[in-house]
Amino acid sequence: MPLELILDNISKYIHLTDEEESTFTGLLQLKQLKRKTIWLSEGEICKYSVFVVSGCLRSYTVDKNGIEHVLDFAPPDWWIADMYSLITQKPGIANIEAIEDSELLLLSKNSQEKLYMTIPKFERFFRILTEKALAANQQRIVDNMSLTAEERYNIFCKRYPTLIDTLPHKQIASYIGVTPEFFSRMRSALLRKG
Amino acid sequence: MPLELILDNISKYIHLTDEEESTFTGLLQLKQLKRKTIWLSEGEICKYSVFVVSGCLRSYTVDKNGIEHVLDFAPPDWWIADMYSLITQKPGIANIEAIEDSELLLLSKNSQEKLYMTIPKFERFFRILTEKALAANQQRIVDNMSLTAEERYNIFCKRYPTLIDTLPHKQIASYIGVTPEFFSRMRSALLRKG
DNA sequence: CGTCTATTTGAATGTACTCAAAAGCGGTGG
DNA sequence: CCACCGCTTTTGAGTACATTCAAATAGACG
Repeated sequence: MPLELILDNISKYIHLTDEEESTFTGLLQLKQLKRKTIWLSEGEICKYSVFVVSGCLRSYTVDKNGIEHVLDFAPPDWWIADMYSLITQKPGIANIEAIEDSELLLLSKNSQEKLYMTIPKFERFFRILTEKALAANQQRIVDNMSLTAEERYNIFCKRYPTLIDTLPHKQIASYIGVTPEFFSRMRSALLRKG
Repeated sequence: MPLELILDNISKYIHLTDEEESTFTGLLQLKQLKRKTIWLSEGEICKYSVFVVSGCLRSYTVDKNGIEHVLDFAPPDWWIADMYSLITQKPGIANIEAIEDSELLLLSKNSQEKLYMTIPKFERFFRILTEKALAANQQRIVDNMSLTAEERYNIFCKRYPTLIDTLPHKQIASYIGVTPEFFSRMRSALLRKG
């Protein structure tokens, strides 16, 4: 069932033969993570691409005032990593944490390189993931400069429809870039309208 | 002289033989751009990596209220492109414009692919450029969420030391994400201090 | 049940924006 | 060479969006 999910995810972008599928799945490691476990800390080198089977992870940074800023959430069927650190193999700026008990499939940097050698189609797959990350980042920069908190909240809801009800409001506030207090007021204003 | 500049730029990351250098330079096109000329418009497909020899370009988006947001400046010795569109060859969201009379060296997407075939070292070079773009975007998201306009201005000054005096304030304001009016007040407050 | 964290509410404040108008500055044509 | 035009920059006054700090309330979990 975990393997089914990841193979489905990949088949959206490339087609694999049965043999290629088993080569791929042979490189994966299954990993359980308890809620609140830190998977990657700021300053560490990111060694894995992580695919979320169940649960949910988040990546975030901590600013000089100790305030956390959520970069990304990863509900089931999403990939997560500190892309910069993963690509460069240099220390990264992000922390990654399980916000629920989670089940992950790990693909190490080494295995990923092997995959490129044996099944070049995977170059395409991971290139597409990188492109999507880059495009999302670009868009977010523009959104943060041109939209109100309310509009950014709407974008959040479209991007993570499954998370709206399960996630602590605090985390959503941190993602869209406002304080929990302001987020609370904003929501009650929205409810009064529609 | 233009070729010297771009070869120096590349030699920071990879070493080329004389023969490789001439293969590379043979793929470049020289291009003059008059001030205020649009080089790439939103919705177009980005077909070139652009290296700035002299002058200066900027990339920006226009939001739904018609307000421009500067994504990046490219003074001499910098590369510029709509990275997302260049990589995917899909329509992009950025505009790129010459803000001074400029002299460019163009490397078409096709030539870039050829380069990868004949001189694989260039894979490394352009991978590093992409990584830097990704890292810069990630950092900017965090900066926009956690820093004041004044702190973002300081970062701008470090990133583009040569542009502080030559660029219209308007453009700097747009890059750091404030109105020209607020930027003006901010600067006069800074002068009063030190 | 008690404790710890998340959420809400209130009041005061701050940061940045809008709109309007004046002043400065640079290029162009007469 | 200067006058004018258009664009940038500054200044002022009023306002909006979002924050801070404090305190009360509500939920979740052992």
